[in-house]
Amino acid sequence: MTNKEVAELAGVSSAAVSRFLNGGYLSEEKRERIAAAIEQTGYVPSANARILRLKKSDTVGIILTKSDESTLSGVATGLEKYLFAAGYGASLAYVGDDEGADFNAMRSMLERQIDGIVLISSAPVPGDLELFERARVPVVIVGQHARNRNCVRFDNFGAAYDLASSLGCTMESRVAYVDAGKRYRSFGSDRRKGFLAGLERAGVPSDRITVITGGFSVDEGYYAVKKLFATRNDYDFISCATDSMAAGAIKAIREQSGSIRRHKQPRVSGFGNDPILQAVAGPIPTVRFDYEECGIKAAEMMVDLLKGEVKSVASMVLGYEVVGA
Amino acid sequence: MTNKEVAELAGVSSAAVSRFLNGGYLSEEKRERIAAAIEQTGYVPSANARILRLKKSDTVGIILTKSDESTLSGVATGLEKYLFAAGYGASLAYVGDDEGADFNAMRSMLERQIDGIVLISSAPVPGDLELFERARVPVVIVGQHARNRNCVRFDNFGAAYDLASSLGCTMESRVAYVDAGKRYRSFGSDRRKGFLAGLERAGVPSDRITVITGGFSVDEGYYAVKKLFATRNDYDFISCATDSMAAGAIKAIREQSGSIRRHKQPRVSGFGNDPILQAVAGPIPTVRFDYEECGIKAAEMMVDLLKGEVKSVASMVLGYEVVGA
DNA sequence: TTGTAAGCGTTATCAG
DNA sequence: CTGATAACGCTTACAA
Repeated sequence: MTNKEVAELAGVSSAAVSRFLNGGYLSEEKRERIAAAIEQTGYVPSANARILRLKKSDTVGIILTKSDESTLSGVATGLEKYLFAAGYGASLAYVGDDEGADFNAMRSMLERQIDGIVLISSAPVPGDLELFERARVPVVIVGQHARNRNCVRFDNFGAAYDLASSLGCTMESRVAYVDAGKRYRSFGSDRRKGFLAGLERAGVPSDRITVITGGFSVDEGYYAVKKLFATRNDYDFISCATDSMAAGAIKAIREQSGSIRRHKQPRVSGFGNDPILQAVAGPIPTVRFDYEECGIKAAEMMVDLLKGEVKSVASMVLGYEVVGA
Repeated sequence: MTNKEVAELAGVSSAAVSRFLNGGYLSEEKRERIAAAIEQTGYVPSANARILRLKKSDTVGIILTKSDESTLSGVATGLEKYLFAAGYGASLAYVGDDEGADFNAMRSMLERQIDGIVLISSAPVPGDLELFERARVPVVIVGQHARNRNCVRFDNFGAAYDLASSLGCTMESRVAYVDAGKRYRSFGSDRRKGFLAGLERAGVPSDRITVITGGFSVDEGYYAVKKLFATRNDYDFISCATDSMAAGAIKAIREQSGSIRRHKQPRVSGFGNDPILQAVAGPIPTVRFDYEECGIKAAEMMVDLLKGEVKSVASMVLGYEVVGA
């Protein structure tokens, strides 16, 4: 079903149909005839033809790199909401961690003429973005810092610092930090550094601090803490880089308490304010980020870029809330 | 950057460039010249022009309706994996529960000429799908039963039945079931009916069974159980329609045990095998579904439909695993 | 207010 | 093997 066929049925020109759809000059009479014809035929205009003609799609591509689920859906929700309200569409691609999957996704978005692209939580391989540069397509990066690029992210360092400061550690405390690993900039090094800085501020001597590395999943947190206990088990605090890891830590602690009598239960803290963890284990200290707001800010930045209202590169850092401490 | 410009640079016709891209007859010499020109210019072909010409996009649209996060990402992962391997692309839209959002998403997919559409977990409004019928675009529904439509979903009834049967309830047990509500077919009535049937089989008399309704979130589960306790608090089992609700139930029970001395802690069960819940509260009885497999099956069904190898409507029901009971 | 026609970037046909 | 060309469905000068 095309423009032309509808036009024929309504006894008008295809230009009239186009005008009907896009709000141009049109007599009331033709307007009605066209509406009827569209209704009757179930005509759906071809976005591809329109995009081809206009050389823009009014759509922004969103690449979601596998990470914490709730993060993604929150950010995506905020992004879509704002974009839609601003008259843009969104096209998502969910990429796992297969080699090259994100590159493929980015490329296919470019082929479809998206007007801008938002990369969520992916640590972009340097060469990848060249694609967009050449095509003059604005890029916004969410959740990661990137030099000379537009990005919006959370203050992971600051949040971890505040969290550590507010745990109530003293000079006598023995503290373990379960790191998410080097692969993840924001979950990983930012939080670890902030946490250690916060401990220092709280006066915990460094020889009473143990850092151990896991991944960001429940199981990885569990095994990391198991390993931790193999050496000693008199920690006052076990702080984890994510709530999932904290859940794993809690499991490890429970098993530990079962087998050996212990004096102190270590206090566990996480990062992310997972509702299930908070309900079952809580309140435990953790950090809440407003993911939806993050999506909104990213969308705002993108829309400004698209409208050409901004030239300079912006790097926005969003706040946080320490809860349960 | 277009076909033609690349052709010019390489000193060939635009047809040759097209052949280069799609693997047609081409001398080795020109092949090299074209490759060089593409490399040099950073040319990216226009998918819109191709789709316009070919009248098909080799892409399937995936509508994700807001629900449990882990469900969505699992299904989406399976779907994309299979589709990609079969030579199709995927285009996702994440729709919240705003009025009409899903309709908009579906329509915009149609406008972009997707070849098929997969609806996840949405209870489609009857009229919505008419759009696709008229356009002769195959539809696969995931997570819901739909008459005369292709769908793949889990055996929620059977899973709830088995779960109830294996909890170890007796004629003397007092059991509460926290329902997710009528709005959700699969989470809601299917699980409730299965669970009640399972209890009957286990010999629990119906006057010892209480059904109460919440939503599917942690908070809703929490409030539902709070309300439950307002009347009586001597339940042996509190079974919830989702793991999130189970987390809320656990919180409610914890608060309850704090304020009033009780003889028996009710056993809580959930649905979904959430890793955090399982680590922190577990093992508690729950049901594991293989979401990724579900995505794969749906993709398989879609690809068969697309290839025209299947005419009849298929309704696939996937299995489950009861864990922790 | 309306219609005609050109052109967006591809690919397929067809003649060389 | 190769190149010219028409057509895909739409929007928008431009002319009426």
